[in-house]
Amino acid sequence: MTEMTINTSDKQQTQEKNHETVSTRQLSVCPECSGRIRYDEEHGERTCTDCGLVVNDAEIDYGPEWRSFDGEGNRQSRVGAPITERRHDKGLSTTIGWQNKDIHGNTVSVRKRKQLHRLRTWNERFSSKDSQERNLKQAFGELERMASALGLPDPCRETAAVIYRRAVDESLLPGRSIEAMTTACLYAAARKHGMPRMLTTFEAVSRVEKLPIQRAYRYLSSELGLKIEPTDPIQYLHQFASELEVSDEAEHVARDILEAAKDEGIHIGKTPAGLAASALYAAARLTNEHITQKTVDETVGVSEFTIRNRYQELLDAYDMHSHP
DNA sequence: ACCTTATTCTATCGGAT
DNA sequence: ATCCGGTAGAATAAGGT
Repeated sequence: MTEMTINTSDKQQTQEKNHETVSTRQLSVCPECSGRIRYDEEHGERTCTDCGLVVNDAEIDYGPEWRSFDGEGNRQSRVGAPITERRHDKGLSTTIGWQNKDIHGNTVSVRKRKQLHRLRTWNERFSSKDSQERNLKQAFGELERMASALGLPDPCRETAAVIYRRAVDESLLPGRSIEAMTTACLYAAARKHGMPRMLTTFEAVSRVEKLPIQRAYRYLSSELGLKIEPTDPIQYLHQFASELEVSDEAEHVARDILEAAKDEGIHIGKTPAGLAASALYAAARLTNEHITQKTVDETVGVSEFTIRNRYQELLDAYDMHSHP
């Protein structure tokens, strides 16, 4: 919510700045048919309500990518179209305006038809390029937002962006929501960097449900051939330990427990997060810190059922391993 | 895409600390 | 009174056809 408001205000500021320098941008009446010009927030375009003339496409280039995520307002990350791309678009939009003005002697209906035809051609040229760019900007904005919320570092974000770009290049997007795909990319990137977050955690910061995220991830994984190892429960350990506020000692014991479990092979087929949470519960018990199963359930989202069913056999494996 | 199997979850209860 | 452990049935994930 906050970011949305920041975003729009940034956009407006940029818009105002452009009004001062480029005269065609402040047109409120269509130069061709005198219809009203409407600003389309969603598409970032100024269009005539009567004839559909796109007065200014270049606006979109100042869109969602101008965001500051660190709260300081001075570290806006610029991801997306290179500058040359932007200039190119600007030039095009101006060209349309002048050409339309140059056509004079024709009757209105013929002129309009010609104009519409031309606009359609332009639009096609734009949309094939610009809609992709818009997608990327939207997507990267979302990536940043979610990564910040989850505390995922820059390299991880970049990996996510790279994966997303690949997905776009391979035309994996059509028919899928951008949000689901971006979330899936970040999920994959987080796992690849050995700092996984549970799917439910992603669901909490994403605007889509778990199922589409998961579907998108599956799709990505198979189509792009991302070779991502199954998550090692130990990777959840530190994350959970700090959320549960257990001692470093307990965390260390939990690590040993999980190592033992892996040697015994009792971890296969079990949810990594469940194992990590159970190991921490068991370790806390061994180090005489009491955390209840209910607490674990509430803080890391692994049910009491799973804790109960795992922790006992984890302890068995641990004992067996340390005293043979 | 559908079906099968193993795992986890929700809800619930009795017993223990 | 709260925590633990067990149970049944629903939901979900992953693998195979």
